[in-house]
Amino acid sequence: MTVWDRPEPPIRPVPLDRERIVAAAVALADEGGLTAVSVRKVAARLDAGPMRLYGFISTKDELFDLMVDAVYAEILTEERPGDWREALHGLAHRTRQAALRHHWLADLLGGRPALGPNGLAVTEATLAALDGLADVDTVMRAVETVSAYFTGAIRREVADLRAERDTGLSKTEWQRARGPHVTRTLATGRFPALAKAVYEGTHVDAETSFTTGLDWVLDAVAARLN
Amino acid sequence: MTVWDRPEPPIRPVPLDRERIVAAAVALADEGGLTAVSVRKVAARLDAGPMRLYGFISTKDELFDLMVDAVYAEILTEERPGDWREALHGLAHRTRQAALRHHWLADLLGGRPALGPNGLAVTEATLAALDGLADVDTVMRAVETVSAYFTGAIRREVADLRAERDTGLSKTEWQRARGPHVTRTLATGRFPALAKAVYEGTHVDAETSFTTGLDWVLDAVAARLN
DNA sequence: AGAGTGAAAATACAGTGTATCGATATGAGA
DNA sequence: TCTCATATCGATACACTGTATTTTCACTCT
Repeated sequence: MTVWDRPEPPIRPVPLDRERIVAAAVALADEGGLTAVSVRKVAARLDAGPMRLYGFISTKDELFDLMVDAVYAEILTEERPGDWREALHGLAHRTRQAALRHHWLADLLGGRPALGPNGLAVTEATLAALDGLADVDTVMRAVETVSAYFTGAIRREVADLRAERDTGLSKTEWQRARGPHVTRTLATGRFPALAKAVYEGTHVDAETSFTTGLDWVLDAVAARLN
Repeated sequence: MTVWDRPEPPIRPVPLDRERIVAAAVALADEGGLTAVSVRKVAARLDAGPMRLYGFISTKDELFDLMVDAVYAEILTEERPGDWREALHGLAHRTRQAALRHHWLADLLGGRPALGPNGLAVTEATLAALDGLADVDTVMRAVETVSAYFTGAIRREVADLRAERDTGLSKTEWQRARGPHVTRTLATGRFPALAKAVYEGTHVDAETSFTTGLDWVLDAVAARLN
């Protein structure tokens, strides 16, 4: 009974779980954006047939949900914040950093309720940091308001980054970054206030812009908590 | 030479322009969401071949840009606001109303820089309302911050509306609206702060929630302008 | 009347999400 | 150890997508 007589054992299909699937999907999205994530491509990366994935998810949107929740794991932090302000500040900045690592997150942020374990854990941690500082409703409103701010801000920032990237390697200057179109439009004189803002405004980098707005909002929250 | 001898005059193709195209696209999106907008379906609605549209747009994303700008026309207003606060308040609420009329707007808001004529006009009007109340940079920051807030808030509101709609006709109660999943998760006791918020919080309708957060942010802006 | 030109239509291609169904490997029971 | 039931995987299929390319054709100008 030589080796050649015995048949090779059948190639068992690659074992799969949601974690591996989501990791593959995230990798694809990081490389080529959300549009690069297709069921076929994710499956191919795992040496599996496309339909295999539908044992773990029942729709592509669910895959996106899993991806978002995976990123919430990055946003989650062990160390407990010193106070509520630090908690909200940290949450905002960690979310922003996550979005800068995973641009596609900007497309998904706020698009669906984050009900995954990590998403809920983040919400829990945030609410816990504000617990007792005001009645539940006020706390709720505070978290919602801050979250709304930074999702909106992150979305715009990533949108601008993409626009810059797409219009070639145009640097941070607004005027030429947006290509000739804005410049020409402004030259018409129909948008004086906008022109003034563009030409007289000093360019601030995205991070300070983000932080400035965030601090304003946090001040507003502070006024209601105390 | 009877009528039958003479050939029918050739059917001239339907005249087209961007306005008609965008109107058709908006109608489709209003009925079935953004995914219902396909080049073929838009064209079909105009009795034209799909490729016809590519004379007016060069990519589907551009069609979306046009759609967004069309909605900005709804957001634009003739009457000049009494003061800056009214201007920002009005902008936020008109944008929200537009998004409630066109849910798909939430998917697009903030996704790309709004460089269309109406988008620019809205920005212009907003900046004009704040002009002179502070240095250009502060004004810029104010508009950005408020815009970030309401885009984020609108996105979440529409996301919640959809989630409610999709989980059947479950009413406004959080707990059962989110289906058994959240209820079960909360029952585990791992999310005490969240549970407290859900069970002890009084349900506020979306509009007051929106307005409350907005007022906070506007207060924050006021503190920097004066 | 014929040639040239522009636009519209048809065709084509490579991809998409997902339903369905036949093959097959695995574990249970005899 | 053999057989059968069951669950799982892969292949196939379908309807549809955005867009490039090719073909057709009505009209204008010489």
